[in-house]
Amino acid sequence: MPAEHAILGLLALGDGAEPGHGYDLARHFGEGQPLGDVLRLEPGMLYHHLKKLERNGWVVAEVEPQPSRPARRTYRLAPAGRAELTRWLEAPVAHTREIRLDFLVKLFFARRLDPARAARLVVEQRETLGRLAESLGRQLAAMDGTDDRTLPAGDHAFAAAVLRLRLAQTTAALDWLTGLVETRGTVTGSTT
Amino acid sequence: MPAEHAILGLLALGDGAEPGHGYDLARHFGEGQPLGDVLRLEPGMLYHHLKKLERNGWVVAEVEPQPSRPARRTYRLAPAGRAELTRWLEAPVAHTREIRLDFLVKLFFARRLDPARAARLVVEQRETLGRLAESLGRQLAAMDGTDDRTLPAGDHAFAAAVLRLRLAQTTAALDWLTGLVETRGTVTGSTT
DNA sequence: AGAGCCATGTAAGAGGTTACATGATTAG
DNA sequence: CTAATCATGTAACCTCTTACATGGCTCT
Repeated sequence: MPAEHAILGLLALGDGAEPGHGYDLARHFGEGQPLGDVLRLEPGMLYHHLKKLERNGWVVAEVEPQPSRPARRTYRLAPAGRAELTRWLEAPVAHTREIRLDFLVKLFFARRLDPARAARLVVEQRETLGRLAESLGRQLAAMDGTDDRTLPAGDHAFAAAVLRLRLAQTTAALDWLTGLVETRGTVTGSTT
Repeated sequence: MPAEHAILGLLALGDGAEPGHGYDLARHFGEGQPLGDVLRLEPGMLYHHLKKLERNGWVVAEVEPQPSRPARRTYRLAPAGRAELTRWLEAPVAHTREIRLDFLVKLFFARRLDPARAARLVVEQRETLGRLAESLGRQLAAMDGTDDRTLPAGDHAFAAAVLRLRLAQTTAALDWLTGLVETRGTVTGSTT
């Protein structure tokens, strides 16, 4: 669930300085914001997540009553929340389809919180997707060998097309990850 | 919603010959089946969709009571259901992320129901994604021009990386679509 | 005797979308 | 005068997941 970790991430970024109440966090998830262009979050869901994070003990709320307005609930990262954020930031995603959302959010926060960790994340993500690509390649090769004895004619061609698509998407993600490392430290934050 | 259209598609394939009750359809959505490897559907959801398709007037059920077993509900495509299936099969998907699920399901059924339509679908899908790729390319070019006046330093690099990823995924899908047409008519069903 | 097939579902819960409710203040 | 900003949520409604209930039949 990238949404809740993104909220933890925003609180970790502000840390003391930034307010950290719902309405304020909501701005980051609107269109035009770098984060909002990757992960859109409507107010309803945002408040829902904040309540859940509080139940989990990952954040603590401080309530400031205001005249003529709903009381403002300012959230702060709890130690358990910080630990969870770190754990999440260090884990690469397992599937190619998670690159578009989960991985981009991880990258966004890793870059700002700890550029060295961002560089490590990119490397590990490359290794994970690399293993996936190899596996897909092996399945494709095995398929070309069997040459239709288990499956009816068209099914074989279709199954092979599915594998080729997955491999193509994974390879594209791998190339993009490589580009991330190469275009200076601006993105990953490190020049290794 | 690809699941419901996949059910319509299965009923269209069987048409008269095949049974067309829930338990029977469920087999196609299990692992190892060409369709099941793209779209997994648990029995609970399958029966739910069948009820909904019936409420929509897209399928009609015929109930055959059986001794010592729950009555078997055999479904048949209604004219409205067939029209809806055709409409859906002819529409390419708008986003790259829908290629992995929605488009593959469309391709699966288009190939079997009407190979000529499958060929048209692939061509139109290429055009749609091609326009998307151009748009992404333009956005990227425009970004390189601005060179950080609206966004803080790192945000610019991040936003550019997001666009590059989307472009890479879209280009990979385009290449795959081109491959589909070229590897004989086996996949698209037409040798134009 | 026990496993698995047939054939239908329900129940409970997580996660998400869209729209609305409140009500004072500030900006155009 | 109208619209947007601030600040919180609720309500209704989908979708999906996981697990279970039923109960006879067939295969090993």
